[in-house]
Amino acid sequence: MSITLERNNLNKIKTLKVIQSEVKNTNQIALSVDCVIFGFDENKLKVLLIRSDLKKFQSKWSLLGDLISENEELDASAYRILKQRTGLNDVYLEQVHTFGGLSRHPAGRVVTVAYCSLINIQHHQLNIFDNELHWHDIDNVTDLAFDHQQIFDTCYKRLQKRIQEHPLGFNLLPKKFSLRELQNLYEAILDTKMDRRNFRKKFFAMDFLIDLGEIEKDVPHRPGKLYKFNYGKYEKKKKKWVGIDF
Amino acid sequence: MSITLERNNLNKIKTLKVIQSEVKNTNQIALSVDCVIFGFDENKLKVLLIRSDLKKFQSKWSLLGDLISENEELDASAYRILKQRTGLNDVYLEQVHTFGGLSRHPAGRVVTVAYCSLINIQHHQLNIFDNELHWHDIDNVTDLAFDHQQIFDTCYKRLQKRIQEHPLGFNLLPKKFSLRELQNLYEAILDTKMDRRNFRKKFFAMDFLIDLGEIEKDVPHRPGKLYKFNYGKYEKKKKKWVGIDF
DNA sequence: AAATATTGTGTGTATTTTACACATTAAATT
DNA sequence: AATTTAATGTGTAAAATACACACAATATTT
Repeated sequence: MSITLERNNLNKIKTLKVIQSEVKNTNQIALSVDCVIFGFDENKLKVLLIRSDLKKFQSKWSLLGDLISENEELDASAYRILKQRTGLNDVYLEQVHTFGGLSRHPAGRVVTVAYCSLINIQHHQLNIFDNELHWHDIDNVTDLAFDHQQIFDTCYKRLQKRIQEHPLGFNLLPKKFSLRELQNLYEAILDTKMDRRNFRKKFFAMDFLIDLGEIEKDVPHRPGKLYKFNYGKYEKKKKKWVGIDF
Repeated sequence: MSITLERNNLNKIKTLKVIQSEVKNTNQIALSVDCVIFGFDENKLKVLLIRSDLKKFQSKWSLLGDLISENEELDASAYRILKQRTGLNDVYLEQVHTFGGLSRHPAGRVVTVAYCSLINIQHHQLNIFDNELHWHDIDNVTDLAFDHQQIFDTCYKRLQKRIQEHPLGFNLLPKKFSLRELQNLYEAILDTKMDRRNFRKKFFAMDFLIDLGEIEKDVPHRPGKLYKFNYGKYEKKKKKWVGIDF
């Protein structure tokens, strides 16, 4: 739930308590989506947050979200938020978890479906119509409004897990990227350092990177080669699974 | 959504379409939980299903579920179903995915939160008050009612993934089990054959199995040793993560 | 006592992971 | 133009892990 909900739908929500008693026998519940939108810039993992304007959460930041409307698919609702806020259409989006704590929203019961989204922070236009929408460094994300800290933590952990097993990360990079950029991305997301030679060996061994025959521009040192990810080849050859390991 | 919903709440649901128009401005939606309850018996992975009594789904099987009530946590709702149907309290339960297809339920829009549950099929009492509740072999599960086939498939895939990375499987076995039983479980869930010696080596190397100093009874061959899983040790030593691999 | 069926164990090979150092290149500086 | 700087690009040896595979031991059944 986010400012969007708060602004666009606050009146509706405020009437929930009244209406809930009327519809109690139908067990109907307000449903929202909240999007944890990740970006990558200046070698840091970022998340897009908006300032809450609920008094209760004054000065706190919250995720982007909105109520799901009656005739809207869940994924469609998340895409709608993304489009509204970033102007982007084809973005990576994954449903992560549904949060239904009874008092997670002060205006009444709202169950929210959390989505994790990855966007290319360069290639988008933020619709900052209220000047309250900002990219935050991951490590500064604390004490969000509502239960959004929990939602954020869940989505961030999911991202850490999935980026190791699936080629998600490329959604955060420019279409053409250097291996250094790729490694910086992994190091930022996993919050770790990796050996450069072994990292390269790993990715070259996978054989999903296409050498574009181009090199970086405007770097103050020897420029690296540029690559793009070969999704077609990946889809054909991807691993079935690994083995027992815990 | 299941027979429970159908029977206990069908009348409520049938009024949804009317009421939805009244509460449209609140965007309220009916919410349910559906549980994919797995068991393991006779070396086969089983799932607990109930026969649908909706005319539309005559003779089809469906998952166990019910509407979430207004003041009920999501997990609590799933636990309620499990308790009702299996009599079991402390069971493995994991939220998997939320399904919100607009026409997934014939009576109106119902968004459902799917849970995956693992129970020890020996240690429970089925509340088969309607004789329509049965354990089905996994490989016979086709053409379920509603969108339950999709929900089942999603939960089964999730189980296959998670059993390789976490010690879930023991929830399906008796407290004391032989390595053969454990291997049979893995082979059933992953639908594969494994080398017996390497399987043993793997688990002994993890060092999470406690040798109980007992042996199997009533087997028509040399009895194997019995073990239990050392959850305490696992919690302390479990892997942080693995590495990039896709 | 023999036959049967399953448990329990070890070793060599292939593969994967890890640790680690030096030559190369382009830009910036002198 | 020569030097410095800062990053790219590459290879190899050791260690750890995964895999393939065969035979002796034990309890039950006949």
